[in-house]
Amino acid sequence: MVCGLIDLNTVNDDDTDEVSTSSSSSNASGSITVPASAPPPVSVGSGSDSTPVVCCLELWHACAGPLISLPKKGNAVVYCPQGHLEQLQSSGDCPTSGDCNLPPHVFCCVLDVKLHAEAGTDDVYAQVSLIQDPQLEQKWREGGRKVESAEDDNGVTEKSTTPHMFCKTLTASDTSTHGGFSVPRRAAEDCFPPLDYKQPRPSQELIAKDLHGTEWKFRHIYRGQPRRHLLTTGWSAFVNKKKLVCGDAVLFLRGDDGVLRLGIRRATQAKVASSLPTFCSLQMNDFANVVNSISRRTVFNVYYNPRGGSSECIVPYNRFQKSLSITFSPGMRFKMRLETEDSGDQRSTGTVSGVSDIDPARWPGSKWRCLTVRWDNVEVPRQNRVSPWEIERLGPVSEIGSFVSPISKRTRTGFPVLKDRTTLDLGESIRFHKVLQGQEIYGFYPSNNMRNQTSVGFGESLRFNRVLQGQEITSNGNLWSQPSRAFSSSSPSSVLRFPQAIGRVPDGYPVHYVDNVKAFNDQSRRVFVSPMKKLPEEPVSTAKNSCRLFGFSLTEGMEASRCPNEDLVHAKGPLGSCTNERVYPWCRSNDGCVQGL
Amino acid sequence: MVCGLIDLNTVNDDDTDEVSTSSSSSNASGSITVPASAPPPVSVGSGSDSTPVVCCLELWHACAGPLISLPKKGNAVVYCPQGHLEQLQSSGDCPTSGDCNLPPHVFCCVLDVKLHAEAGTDDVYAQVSLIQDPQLEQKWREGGRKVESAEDDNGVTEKSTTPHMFCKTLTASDTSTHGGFSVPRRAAEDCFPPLDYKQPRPSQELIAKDLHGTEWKFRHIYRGQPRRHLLTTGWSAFVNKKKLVCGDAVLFLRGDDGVLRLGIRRATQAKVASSLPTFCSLQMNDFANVVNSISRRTVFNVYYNPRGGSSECIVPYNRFQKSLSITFSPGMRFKMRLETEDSGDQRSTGTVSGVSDIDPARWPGSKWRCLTVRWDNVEVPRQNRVSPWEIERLGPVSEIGSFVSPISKRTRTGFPVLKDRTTLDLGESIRFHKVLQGQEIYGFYPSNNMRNQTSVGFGESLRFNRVLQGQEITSNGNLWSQPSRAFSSSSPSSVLRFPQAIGRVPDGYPVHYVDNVKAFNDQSRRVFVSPMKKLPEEPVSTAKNSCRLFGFSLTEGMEASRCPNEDLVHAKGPLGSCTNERVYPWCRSNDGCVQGL
DNA sequence: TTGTTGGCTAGGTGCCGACAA
DNA sequence: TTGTCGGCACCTAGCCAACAA
Repeated sequence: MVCGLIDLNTVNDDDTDEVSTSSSSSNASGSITVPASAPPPVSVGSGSDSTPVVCCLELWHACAGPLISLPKKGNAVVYCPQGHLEQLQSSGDCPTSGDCNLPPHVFCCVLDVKLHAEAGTDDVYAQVSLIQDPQLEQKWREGGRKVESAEDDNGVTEKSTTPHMFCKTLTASDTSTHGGFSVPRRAAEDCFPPLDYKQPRPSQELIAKDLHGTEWKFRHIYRGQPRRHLLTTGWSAFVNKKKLVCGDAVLFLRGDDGVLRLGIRRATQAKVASSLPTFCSLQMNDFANVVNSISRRTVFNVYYNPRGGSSECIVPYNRFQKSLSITFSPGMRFKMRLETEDSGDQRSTGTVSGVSDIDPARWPGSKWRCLTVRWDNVEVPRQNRVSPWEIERLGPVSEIGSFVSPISKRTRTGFPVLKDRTTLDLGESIRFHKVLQGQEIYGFYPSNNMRNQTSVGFGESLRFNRVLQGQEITSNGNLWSQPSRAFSSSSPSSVLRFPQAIGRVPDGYPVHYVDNVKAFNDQSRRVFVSPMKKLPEEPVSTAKNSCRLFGFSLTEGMEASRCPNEDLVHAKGPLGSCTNERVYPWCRSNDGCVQGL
Repeated sequence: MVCGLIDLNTVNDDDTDEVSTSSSSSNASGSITVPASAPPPVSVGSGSDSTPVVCCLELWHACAGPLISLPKKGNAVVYCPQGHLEQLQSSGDCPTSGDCNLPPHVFCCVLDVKLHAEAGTDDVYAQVSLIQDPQLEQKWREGGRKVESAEDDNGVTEKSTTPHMFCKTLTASDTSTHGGFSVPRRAAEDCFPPLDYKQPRPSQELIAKDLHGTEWKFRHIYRGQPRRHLLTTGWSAFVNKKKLVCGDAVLFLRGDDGVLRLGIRRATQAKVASSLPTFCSLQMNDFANVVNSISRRTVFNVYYNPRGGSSECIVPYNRFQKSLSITFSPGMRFKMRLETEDSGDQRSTGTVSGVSDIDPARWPGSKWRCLTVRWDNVEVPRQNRVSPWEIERLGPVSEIGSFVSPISKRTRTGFPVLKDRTTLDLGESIRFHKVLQGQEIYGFYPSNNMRNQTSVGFGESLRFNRVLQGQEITSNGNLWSQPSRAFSSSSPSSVLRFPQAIGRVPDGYPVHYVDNVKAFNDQSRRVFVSPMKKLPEEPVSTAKNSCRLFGFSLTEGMEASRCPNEDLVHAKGPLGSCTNERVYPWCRSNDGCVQGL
């Protein structure tokens, strides 16, 4: 538990400030409980032990974000290889592994937890060393008794040191080449050494260490009218080296030892073209070892990516045991703990619509995502399958007929939907769901209706965050009109921090002005875009201050759906897939659509 | 055989223009001769087949240089795994492989030859697919008869198309950011489309494809007073992307199809920090496959690096057979074909001093480098071991007593040698050699005498070519006095195209002015440096136009030797090894010695 | 309190002919 | 014939306060 965090990114930060993770690391105290019946942990089934462990526990947790929940040394856990594999495969270019003949639930003891950061990206991850625990499995088979554990699922909040720390999402100004980094006043006063305010322009040199221990030097100056804290010299080099774009966040942390540290929390899990062995390849390579090690009953490693949700495949035993003591049935109401940081306090409630194995052939009897559910709040697309331990029962089972979708009935110009599906009776909803499941479609609205109506294309070279209403974007690297935030472009070789969105419009593609765009990325790389006016076809202008984003049409084979409450559109394009979830056209570059640089 | 090559880099280009290689590629004509007794070539023991084959045969050969000699499809060859492994180990960070239980000579048929270029560096290499040929081996065992072959060792010169082509070593101006590329007139007229010389400043856009098929655009203009051909816009981008430094060479080639192509021949085989699988790791990975494949009698691949000499481990069968029909004995005179491009027409003759297995334990009976030799011309340090097929007998065996070393007797100030060993009687020479062999020392002069006397340090960040007498080098990126050619510096992250040779002189190191330096690199990364005056110790000046190169002393444990004819010094430092041959101190960076930016 | 902008300057890039080897 | 240089125009990086949200 990291306290004292000033998070400047949330306004209604009721519990965003709360870091509700259990802190644990390789040097955490607590005796290691190796199951007596297990062989000595000699052979660790992973080749990544050479990666150095990060230097600062607090910094690691700060970078990982408030949602990370790591098991601890000695914990009894249940490992779901099915979930592990699913996440490995969803993370991109990993080859599909064949059958592995593992049980769906492997009862394990946590031997060690090591904190790492990727060299190229500074992405944090943890290496959890597990070993199969036959005693635990036997206990489960004997009736699923609870296990005595050092801490419970919602265990004791560990008091750790309270470092002075702040986290700021980088603005366009922060990441522009035009200037430095604007430090929030409270943050500067809290984390940086005091300045001599008697001077006209007090300044000092700051030295901060990143997760790898690398030192970065910054000039910290207090100037301007009104006065403010700025990091100038050295900041740009840091932004360039770390390939930061606006929307990413930096963290500064002053430890009790007085050492200043800084970390990164990227807006999207950057697919930085690091040719070093990446997290995924490392993991994939490791899954073969996992299979091997489990069959040999030796230690194996699972890599937690705190921002990718892979932690779900390791469940505390007691939570697993408790969740399966409930009988789930269709119609049961539940709530789930938030998964996204941005989602604030919205309703993460839903109704269980069915119980079934997700892959009866390969993983018979598996509890992994064995519940099909329907969410009350459809603005946030989510898996329509959850595992029992992810949810919490909400009161008694609701009657089938009493359920009313909270979706309101609205239709907007520019969004012609042939069939108005803003309300659904449950029967239809369930039928619809079944169809969707069969096709692996997760939307609420059939897609063909949307064809050729609304689109926006973000080339891959446009990494993006928030575009506000009325914003216009220029093709010039320096200018855009207000209000603008966080629009950036990058090419593989050099980071271009301002959009260069002028490009060729391929023949046959409609051209749009961006009128009212709201977008954000969440952990699942999902993007929502609000409606745009379609313009009459006209030649492309490259005039400054009138930039366009060039769309490509939604074509046959794409699915699209609309969220009436917010007039959000989300759609799936045929341009490739980056996760096992839906892929949005603007997640991928469309050759010739937006020409970077 | 590539004809029509204008090579602008050699003055006495008697045979440098002559490309004496046999041209062969995967799409070369000629039937594949798979030995009847061999199993079908299903499993190719290499994972690198995914690398695309380069697009242009002529360009590949032009980049490979005139010395490459590739086997052809269907050829009968002898593969020496010992030599292969030796070269793999010498190429740097490859782990030493254990015993592999292969015979020293594997009789093979060449199934395929594919031409490649490394993605990061454009370095060319060839992939030779071999399969063991029991019939050939039997033929050898039955008395070593010659084999009928499509072409002999000094086979027929294949007439290929004669592309218009030129090769130019890049000057400091060519690689500077200050301007473009100066195209030799004949070359421009021969290779580029004609310009309209009636215009005041005729220009055109050139598009050239590199080995990977990537297109590069250049503005070609004919301007200046006097008029000359220049490549301006686009050139700098090319230099940057390819990380070219002065001393490297570019090739332009206009094919019969009218397509302009361009290639690179680097001055030194750049250890560009490409984190992509490099040639070596690819090869090393492959050697395990080689061992496997040979034992399973399936196809295996050997990778030829034309500029690294690894081709020596595949010998045409007839050459192997012919060379072993001779009985070698100490005293026998021989000549060897040149290995270096720069070496011109010097004497590559020597005397056989012994015949013995180089590694009797692991490779008993191997002919690989089974001859110990002494070279007449000691200016060029060479392996003192050669394989029989590398050399050619020169007349009758010379009498022991009649041999006189061609080394003349000279001693220079600044090179005090305690014992004058400029002439050696053979008895002493042989004894000396034996000592040297035992210690794996290849020099002619005992080393301790040289200690603390003469030295020059080229940091690794100084990639170098020719420094002429009287040259002074500035620390300023733009200025140096003439005559200067090809001095460049680079750091891993960014290519600095001018030297930044100002640095700290570590305590205790003598400081030298560079007075008279002659140096060159050959394929073996050997460097020769002529004498320098030692200066009285004095503080380091960083004044422009008076740059110094900072030496480090020859210390205990280094071997050094002197070539009296040329006043060359070569020495071996303890700073690491990059080849299995001697390493010179200035090949390696000495921490703090020369501080590259 | 802090995000964005214009003003300003220093320095790098790159095109040109002059000059000289 | 061609390598290098000074001149110069242009662009970018980066520091500053002004202004406004």
